[in-house]
Amino acid sequence: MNYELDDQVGFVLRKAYQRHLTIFAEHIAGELTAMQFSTLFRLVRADGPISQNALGRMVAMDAATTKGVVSRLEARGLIRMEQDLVDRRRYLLSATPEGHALVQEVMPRMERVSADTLAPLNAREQKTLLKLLQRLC
Amino acid sequence: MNYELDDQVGFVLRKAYQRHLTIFAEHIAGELTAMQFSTLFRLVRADGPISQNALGRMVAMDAATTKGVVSRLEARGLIRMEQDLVDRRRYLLSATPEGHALVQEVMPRMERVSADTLAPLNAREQKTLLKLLQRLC
DNA sequence: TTCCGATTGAATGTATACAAATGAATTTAT
DNA sequence: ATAAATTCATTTGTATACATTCAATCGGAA
Repeated sequence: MNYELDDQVGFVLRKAYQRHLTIFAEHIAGELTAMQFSTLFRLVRADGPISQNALGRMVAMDAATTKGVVSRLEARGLIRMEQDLVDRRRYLLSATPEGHALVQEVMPRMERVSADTLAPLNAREQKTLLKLLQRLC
Repeated sequence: MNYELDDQVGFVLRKAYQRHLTIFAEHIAGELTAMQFSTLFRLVRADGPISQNALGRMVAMDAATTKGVVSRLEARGLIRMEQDLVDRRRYLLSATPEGHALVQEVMPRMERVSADTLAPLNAREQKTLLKLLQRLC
């Protein structure tokens, strides 16, 4: 059986994502983790407040993981939670002015992160990779 | 600024890997995690015993993570650790007969995992994706 | 209107993942 | 031969990630 670990999608996907996270950390330093950025970004871009679970789904996180990320963002004053008056199980989440400001400040560097991750490929290859990856989800 | 989360490599890489892990879990059930398989597989394929850190590097895990994975595999009797007589900092790791047997048993299903992950793409696209991903690492 | 199924958020337990610090052992450069 | 640098394994602390379980609540069917 000629099963080579380095030729398996899963193994290479993990290594590629790992490298991406390293590049992310280099650019964003200690301000935000990748998941914290994605979560905060979704909230900033949203037009209205969103429930915790709904936000998690928008970033592809399960409820338990979402809880942790949201708590840390809230503890840092980047997002605000308030009880939903209609459905009392829910919290309505929204980005604070500080949250908006941080996303604004970090935005330009985020494009560099994506560019650096894709740097080994030329423009056409980058587009191809993105399209193929999107079809895997 | 037209920054779309769903068009960023990092975000899509994560979702693709996430889906892969789901497929993995469906096929391999509670026997091994993806990282445990990779680690054990490397050990089974190796011709001689390997130090803990060296094994970690072969699977792209840092030392702290490796420690956890190795401990769990050892606790289950799938790998064996013995002091290196030459270099007394090291442990020499090797797969036990049980470890070899488990890899043997799981192997056929691993090919299905990779195939299922890549299922949305045709044969040529699969090759392309793999090549592009490998160049990102 | 009452009651049952589905949803929401929370909590717990296990498994990566990595940074940073530590102590012991080994290698290198002088 | 010895000081400096490196390597190895470990530990601690923080952050995902997901399965499972639970209580509260909602919404629709009877």
